[in-house]
Amino acid sequence: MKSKRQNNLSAAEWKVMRVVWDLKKAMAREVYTVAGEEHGWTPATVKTLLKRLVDKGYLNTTKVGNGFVYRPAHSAISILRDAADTLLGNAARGTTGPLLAHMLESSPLDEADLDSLQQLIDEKKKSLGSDDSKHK
Amino acid sequence: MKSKRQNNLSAAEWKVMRVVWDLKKAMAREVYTVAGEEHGWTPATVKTLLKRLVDKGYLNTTKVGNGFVYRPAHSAISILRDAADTLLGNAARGTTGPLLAHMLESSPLDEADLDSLQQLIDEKKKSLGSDDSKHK
DNA sequence: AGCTAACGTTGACATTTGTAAACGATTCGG
DNA sequence: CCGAATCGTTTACAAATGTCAACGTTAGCT
Repeated sequence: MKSKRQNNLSAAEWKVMRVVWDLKKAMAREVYTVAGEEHGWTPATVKTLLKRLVDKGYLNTTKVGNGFVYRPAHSAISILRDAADTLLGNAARGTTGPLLAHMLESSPLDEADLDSLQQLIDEKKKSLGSDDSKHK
Repeated sequence: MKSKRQNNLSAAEWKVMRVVWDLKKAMAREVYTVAGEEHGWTPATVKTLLKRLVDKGYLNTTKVGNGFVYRPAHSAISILRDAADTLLGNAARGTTGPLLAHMLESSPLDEADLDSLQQLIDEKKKSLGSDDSKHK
């Protein structure tokens, strides 16, 4: 079961996390620079967000020099999955298919990605045929 | 281009919207009942959410009897797409494929949905092979 | 050893969100 | 035609969020 993560990421916190996930690990300076530049934030703002992320358990720290090295406490994909589940849970009847279609269209995917997706679709189709849980 | 919708839906507001989208249109009573039951909200809470949704422009109203009929101002899919774009925008490098895979796996899709997705994948594969468009 | 740049912590403040009661208007059953 | 059931609006209030400055600490250069 998924550990009920009650403290969800806010919009601003997501931006910071994306930076740290991309860098794998980062020092405050790097986050100030990248995230600050990207969103027009002052270092002060980024500091607050980093602190909140640590408090919420999304970032771990290791002391180095006068500061910390920040690193993600969870993989990006696991957090993304949770967010995706929430999104899917909000999808009204009949919108799931079109939603996935849109995402597929607007995503940059490589050959390998497309292959896995193809395979998943094939499997799903197969299990649709044998699956007698379809009541139309 | 996507009209910069500054007033995003909050978690609670999404729940209410999903109910109204599913019903196509609804009177306060119905929303109290369905959404209230689903989330343990009092009618008072649902009232507040409905009002905020009207103020934010997500719901339109038509006077009927002593109250309103509420109906979505935008299609569910268009709002979902915006949310999906936000999610994809937060996806760290290399996580987009796995993210889509997860969503595909955990979504209930019918034959038609799967067919459209399959086609999209085929097209994407084609354009990957021949057309090496690296433009923006 | 002393100074300074950089870091984390605290404090701040306006806005949004979650949750709900109180109040006033209005419609419908009788 | 009158009162009860509803509905929408107003008010409330704590917690979360977005943004940032001030302050105290410390590492690293000189």
